[in-house]
Amino acid sequence: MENNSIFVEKLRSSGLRPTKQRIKICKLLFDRKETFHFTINNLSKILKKDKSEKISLATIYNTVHSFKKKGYLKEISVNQNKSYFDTNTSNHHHFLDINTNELIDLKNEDVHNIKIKKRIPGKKINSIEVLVKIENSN
Amino acid sequence: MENNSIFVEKLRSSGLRPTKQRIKICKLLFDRKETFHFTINNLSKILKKDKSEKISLATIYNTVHSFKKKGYLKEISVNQNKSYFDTNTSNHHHFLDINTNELIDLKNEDVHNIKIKKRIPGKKINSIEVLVKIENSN
DNA sequence: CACTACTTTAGAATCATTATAAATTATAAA
DNA sequence: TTTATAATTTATAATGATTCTAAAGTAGTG
Repeated sequence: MENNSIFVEKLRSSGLRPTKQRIKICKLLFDRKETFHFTINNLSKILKKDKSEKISLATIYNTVHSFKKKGYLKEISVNQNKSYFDTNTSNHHHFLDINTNELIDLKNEDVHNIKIKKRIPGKKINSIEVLVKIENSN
Repeated sequence: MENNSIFVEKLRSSGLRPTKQRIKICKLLFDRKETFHFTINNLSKILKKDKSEKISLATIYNTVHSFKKKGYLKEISVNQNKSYFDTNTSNHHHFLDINTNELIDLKNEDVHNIKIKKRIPGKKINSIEVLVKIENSN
């Protein structure tokens, strides 16, 4: 038996039934040391490699969105018409490599001292997101 | 005769023929004091109000993209599947009101002291974009 | 085991955007 | 001014990502 019990528990305690599709996606997304940045398209391609158990595209969308709703994934705003998701849901920022379209985590403490001096009356700050676009330096 | 000569000149000097569609869009976008944030959908709706001269949706896309390519518009990355454009092409940041989806300019000097401590080998910084999400403070 | 609510699924529908190819227009040369 | 041609506009089709739908399947409870 594989070590799925953690994911099964996590899913159950989140009010999500531990289906085999969700467990498989959990393992793919969260059973790794580094944080993982992906688009639905990426994820879909990886899942397609296992031809023994196909997961429908609709399920991939459903699963990713429910994981996001439960706070296990963060959606990243990038200047494209693709949604990027990040398994690191903590408060942090990103590099975007504009040559490869790759996202790279930037720890909160790697961005020094952000202070927003302007305020909008009747509004409070929900989050501050920094996107540092990088390119080849040749 | 209206005061289109500035736009005609600007277009011509950019290598774009001053068609009546481009001039009309120029006036709408650039003949104002405040910077203007819009989506193609916004722009399309405004242009539709003048029923005497319809501009095709394809032309709106073409025009906005050529203006962007010439550096007269800046595309803003927002956590949606819509492209926002900004007539302020200078280096600056944004508030995004997550209740209304409205974008508000944030002057460069209103964001204090951004320093990125991490570097990626072989890469140089192209731009730094700060998006401050705000919400109702009740 | 049976029931119910949740989940998955394939395919259709939608929405924004881009491509296409024919008609129109701006420009420069005759 | 007319002509030639290259750029532009246009309606429509095509695409691609995402969401919707409704039927079939599955997990959890009693």
